[in-house]
Amino acid sequence: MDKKRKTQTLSEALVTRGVRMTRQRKIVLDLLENASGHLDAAAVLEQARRTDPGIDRATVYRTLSLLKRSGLIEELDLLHLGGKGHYYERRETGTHVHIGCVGCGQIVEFPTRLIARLEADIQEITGYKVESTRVEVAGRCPRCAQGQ
Amino acid sequence: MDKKRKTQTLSEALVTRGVRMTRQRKIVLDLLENASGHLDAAAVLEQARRTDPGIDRATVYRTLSLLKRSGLIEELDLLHLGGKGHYYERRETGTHVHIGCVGCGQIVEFPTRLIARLEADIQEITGYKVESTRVEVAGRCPRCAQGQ
DNA sequence: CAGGACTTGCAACTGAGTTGCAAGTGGAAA
DNA sequence: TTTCCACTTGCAACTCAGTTGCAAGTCCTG
Repeated sequence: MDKKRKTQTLSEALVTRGVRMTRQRKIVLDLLENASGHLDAAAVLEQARRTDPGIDRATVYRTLSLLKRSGLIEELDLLHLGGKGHYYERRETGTHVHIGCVGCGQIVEFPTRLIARLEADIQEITGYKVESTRVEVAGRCPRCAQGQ
Repeated sequence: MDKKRKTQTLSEALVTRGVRMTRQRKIVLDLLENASGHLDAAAVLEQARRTDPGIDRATVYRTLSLLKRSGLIEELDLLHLGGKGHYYERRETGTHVHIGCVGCGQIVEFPTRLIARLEADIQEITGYKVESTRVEVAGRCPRCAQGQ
């Protein structure tokens, strides 16, 4: 339908919603846009400070919370394999699951159509209007499974 | 194969593993066994204190942590719809997903074979040995979806 | 380009969960 | 049955992610 929305940046998406674009927000949005891997709030803060050393913890948390409330990013805890904080990634519901290795802590993504199917099943059978789905799998990667 | 294991209580399972069974642990295990719905640590503490008012927060947390490490219970955050704590339930991996309504906060369970299939797919394609899977869905229940 | 609503940085706070330690206890061994 | 000690408990202090109130600063609409 709307092809634009898919390639819209986070900044664009927020401005469209009438959100004021500040220097600090731009920094956080840009780095989330280009992030490789899953960042927690501390990592976002650290990277943001490389661009603007004055940026505050509270601002980062407020920006993440704004994005979450706007449905633009997803909050994960990745089964607490790496501590008690949360991780963030651009929302792309129904497309992939996260697998964490309990041995080495590495996180990999696994794309699958089963999530979309699950969401359709839920909608059809329960009448719930699904907004987002989070799938987190704990296991042992081939290397860590080796040594039993 | 082993029919016994299915009907084993949490206490039995722990004793089998050589864990010392104290009065306090028994109380927590019994109430988790008979819990209806999903309990967070505070609720477990409160209910445990009805039996033994002297029981401490730390003991409850240590018992939950022991059960988690033993793979007997699952830790969920139910998408933080009800605060920042965690919820616990007996582990029954691959059988059902949790759906939380963003409107009224109610949590329902949805049994599905798709989880088992997903786990099989992951094992086959990635070589990961799956230990547990957590699926949490956010949506709107029919009633809350009504008023848009 | 002026004004006001919104945002920031700061610092103090919150609340879930953890930890060090002295006193208490389960249960194996005698 | 009694002994004994490694394990467990209660307590209190602590940690750490995340939040909040407020005064100063800033975006952007008119």
